[in-house]
Amino acid sequence: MTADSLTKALAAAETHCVERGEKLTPVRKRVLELVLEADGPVKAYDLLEALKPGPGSAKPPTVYRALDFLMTAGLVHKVEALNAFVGCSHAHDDGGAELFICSTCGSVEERHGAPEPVNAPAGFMIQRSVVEHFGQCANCRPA
Amino acid sequence: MTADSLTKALAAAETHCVERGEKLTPVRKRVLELVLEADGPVKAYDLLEALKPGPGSAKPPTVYRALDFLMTAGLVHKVEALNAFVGCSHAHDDGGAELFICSTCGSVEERHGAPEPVNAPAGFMIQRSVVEHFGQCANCRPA
DNA sequence: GAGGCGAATGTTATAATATCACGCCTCTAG
DNA sequence: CTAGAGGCGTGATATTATAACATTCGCCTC
Repeated sequence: MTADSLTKALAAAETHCVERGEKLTPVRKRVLELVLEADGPVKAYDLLEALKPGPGSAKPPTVYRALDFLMTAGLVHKVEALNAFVGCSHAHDDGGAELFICSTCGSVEERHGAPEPVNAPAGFMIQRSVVEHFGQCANCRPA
Repeated sequence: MTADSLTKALAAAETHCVERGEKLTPVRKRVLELVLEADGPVKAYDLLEALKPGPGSAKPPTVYRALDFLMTAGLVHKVEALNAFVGCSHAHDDGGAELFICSTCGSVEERHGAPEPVNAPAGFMIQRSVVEHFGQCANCRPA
């Protein structure tokens, strides 16, 4: 992500939060910035490292609280199979995203509106879906 | 799962392993039994507790190695979003399963043959998919 | 049977991920 | 003012997972 589009994404995120009646505080904004800057999924403890130029500050709860907030706001997704997090420049309040993660270069593509599974057991009411596909993206795909 | 169908499932698992040229050793069999006995997803450290009636034995690597084996054999699936494991009485070598997990009663339904997502980015070659749906099963669904 | 190989397991330690509990600060409504 | 809520700092700890090395056992060969 370029510096320019990063700035725009942060501004959009701020707007998005305000519309929801929530605050994008400095800590939260900084975490979002770090996640968006990354090329691929980021680990919580890498964020933690990045957050502490100063000595004592930035303990685990700091980053986990920020990530919880950002996930609830739809600005960040957790990649469950990696215990890592990816940013989402175009915030969306619908819970579900479908992730395509390249195992080679680490890039993540996000899609929305995955069709309801036709296979669902009768009467099952889906509240939250985790859909993550791992493989090779077009660039990394072997010839 | 009834005691009877558990016995049958273990026998089937044994056959399945032999066909693959692998051994369902006592530790592996015991872990599979514990996973199948459980009503829902089981945590690795709960298995660990269950494995040690005796004193010293059963350290984390024991259960993780057994689980790795069983997952590779397709006898057990990991629920990534819960860091837990579910058994699969009908072994299948195709990697992918679609899981429907009831957040209320913990029951897990498994389906196969989820259609390839139509949304995949151009040229993306999927190697492994994680598909987990959380919600309420027909029994637990509020009226 | 002796020796050696490989797979599986035992054992010790530690890494990596995540949460709890408590207290302080700041803002704001009343 | 003051009381409550939200956000954050801080220390401790819980939970999940792996690394590294030693040991055992079956099997094959000589």
